[in-house]
Amino acid sequence: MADPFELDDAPAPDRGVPALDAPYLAGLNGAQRAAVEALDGPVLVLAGAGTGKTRVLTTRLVHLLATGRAWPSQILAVTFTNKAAREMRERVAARIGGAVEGLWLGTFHALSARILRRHAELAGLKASFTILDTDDQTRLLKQLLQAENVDTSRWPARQLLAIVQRWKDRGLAPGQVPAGEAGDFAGGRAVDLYRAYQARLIALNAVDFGDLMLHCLTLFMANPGVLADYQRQFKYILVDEYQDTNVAQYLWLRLLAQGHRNICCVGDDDQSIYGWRGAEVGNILRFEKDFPGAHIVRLEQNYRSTGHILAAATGLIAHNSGRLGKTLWTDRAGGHPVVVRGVWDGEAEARLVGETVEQFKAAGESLSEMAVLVRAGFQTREFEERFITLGLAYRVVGGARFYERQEIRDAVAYLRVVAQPDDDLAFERIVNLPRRGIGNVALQILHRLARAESISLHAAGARLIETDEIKPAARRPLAGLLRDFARWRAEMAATGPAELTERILDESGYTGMWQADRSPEAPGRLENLKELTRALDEFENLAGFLEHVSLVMENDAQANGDMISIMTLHSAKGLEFDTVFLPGWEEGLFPHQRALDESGLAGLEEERRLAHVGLTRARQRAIVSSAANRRIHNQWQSALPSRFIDELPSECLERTADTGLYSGGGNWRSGGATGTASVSDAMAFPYGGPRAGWRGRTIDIQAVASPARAPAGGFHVGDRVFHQKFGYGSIKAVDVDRLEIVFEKAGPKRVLDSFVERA
DNA sequence: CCACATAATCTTTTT
DNA sequence: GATTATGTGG
Repeated sequence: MADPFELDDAPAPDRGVPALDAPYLAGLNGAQRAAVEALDGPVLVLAGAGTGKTRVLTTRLVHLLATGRAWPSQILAVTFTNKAAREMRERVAARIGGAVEGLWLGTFHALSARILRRHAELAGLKASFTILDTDDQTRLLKQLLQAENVDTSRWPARQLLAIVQRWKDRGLAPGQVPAGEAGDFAGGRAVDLYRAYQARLIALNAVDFGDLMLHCLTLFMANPGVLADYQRQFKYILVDEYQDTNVAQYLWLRLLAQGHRNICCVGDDDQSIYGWRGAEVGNILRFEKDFPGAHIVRLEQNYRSTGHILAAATGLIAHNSGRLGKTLWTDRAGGHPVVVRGVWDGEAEARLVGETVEQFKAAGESLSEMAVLVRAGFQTREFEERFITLGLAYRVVGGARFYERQEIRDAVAYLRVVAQPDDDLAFERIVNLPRRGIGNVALQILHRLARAESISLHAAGARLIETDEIKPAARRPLAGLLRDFARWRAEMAATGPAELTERILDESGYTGMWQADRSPEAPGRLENLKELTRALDEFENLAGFLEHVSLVMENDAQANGDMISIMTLHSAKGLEFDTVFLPGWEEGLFPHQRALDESGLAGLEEERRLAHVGLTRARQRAIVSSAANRRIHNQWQSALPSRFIDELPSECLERTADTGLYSGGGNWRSGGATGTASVSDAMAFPYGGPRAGWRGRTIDIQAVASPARAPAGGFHVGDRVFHQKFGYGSIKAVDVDRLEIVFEKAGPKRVLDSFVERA
């Protein structure tokens, strides 16, 4: 990778182009143009949802380059997600007419990693440090807790991880944690454990996500010369989603901006939804104080949503206090009212959404212009199941990420050990995977020597195979494994990463392990491993790939085809769709009980902002629903409609509930008159209403509450059936609604009758 | 050392 | 209800 750092203090090109009529400025409204052209000094752009924020950011970047204000290497552009970074890069390239080399554009973490690698030794690290993921971190902390004789069932490692992460979010090293904040974890030992954890990380030559920011900060403060270099280099700083910055990121920005003071932050306090992750709305609220004389530009014209949708979103968010105050407006008055539906339970809700999607699809709408936005990950399941039975193509965005899958993490662990023999965590993960007879006993011996000599497990192993401390049964395979690693390492230079990986997985027996595995997931895992080697093809070397894996934990595959998206509200930020379904608007779920319990009013307001984000994703249609009953943890719970529903201005709503629901009050117009819970009345389709089977059907509360179904929907032992995931099989046993089926490919499985159909 | 059985936890959101 | 961690017996 060509590093533009050398361009450090080079004078900016001065082509003196008056940008007055530059073509890229055409079509911007007044506020947008002001935001683009205010190049000097601090600028805060308050950009409401759908007001062209991304456009302003990219145009500003283009403007900087086109007017010759700065070389690419003198611009620091920070985003939160890799997706946002990629998008900005592409959009700038499209405007400029070619990729821009040398821009410092990326996520906070990626940019910090880049700086940290350059000055690793100043942080006590080697430039080749590994970036740990949550899984590694938890395992490490768990080891630590056990070594300190802390009862891990009373004080789980995950909880400690959360505490440590919150400290890191605030830019606090172990020595800086305020005394009063020791907390009651393990009897107030949290800070000591934090210190021990940091020491372990350094010993492992590893950092976690929080460290990328934290080390960078401490490095800047301890080395003013280094900081000054960067301050001089970055003449212009652009920050996206400023409302989501945590304290560490804020400090990082403030340090870097102190040179030229040309910092432009774009954000929307009404879309701050990451408080739980340490984000500080306060950062945006006090921008003017931190950067005196800052220009404030408000983008308030919404180009995305219809009048009704925008009015609903604006009316809702008006219930929050402590806002910077923006009033979104649009010239696209009217449109469909926001539809609000009350249904009996989660299943009915999924049915309603499914039917509506089918209607839209029949009317010619594209599935990829629709999205189901849920509050919590577990809600996706009901919709997936419904879409499968309806045969609707869907995609779950976010969810189980590619690089978080077990088999991928295993394979990556092999690569990590090859690239970095001292990576103990990776070594431990695969030393006995596949089973090669190196069990716990042998591993304990390795650990003992490693600790005593302060060497890595890998090094300890190399010594121990020369002695007879380990039983031959374990020693032989260990020696073999170390020999393999040495060989792969030798091949690393001459072999492409994809080929090398294939060889490693093959020769280590890892591939064979899954080939021998008869479980239904095995073929998929092998497929994923192939996908991994395919992904590796794009990288020059292993190190580059490993960095990618650590920082870009995303699955960019399978994005084609006309599919409806299911995702959490959080991952929907920044996206837009013609039609948006917002299910699960119930007290307890949304606003989420835990947000209320843990953060009180602040938590409620963040939930409200989340609702606001959800509504403003919609261009044409928003369908909100709430279920009166929901099964959580296998227990039925009833819930009231979310208070957010009552906060929506009624004049832009069309609200009904199934007959018999919420009859006691509230402003529900019972759907009983027409007997329908569909949404089509409100949306005036050029086609008929919902199917007869659903129209006019009143849900029988008794029947739903006690699902004493007909035995297994008429399935019998010996029937041949089809399952969407497992394929064909035959029924072996029937137990009310559960079927025991031997699938031809997936083997024996216990499945609910509703999941299969007669073949 | 490994296979199997039981227990426990999960379900807020993610770089 | 499912996956995953832990424990027990072979």
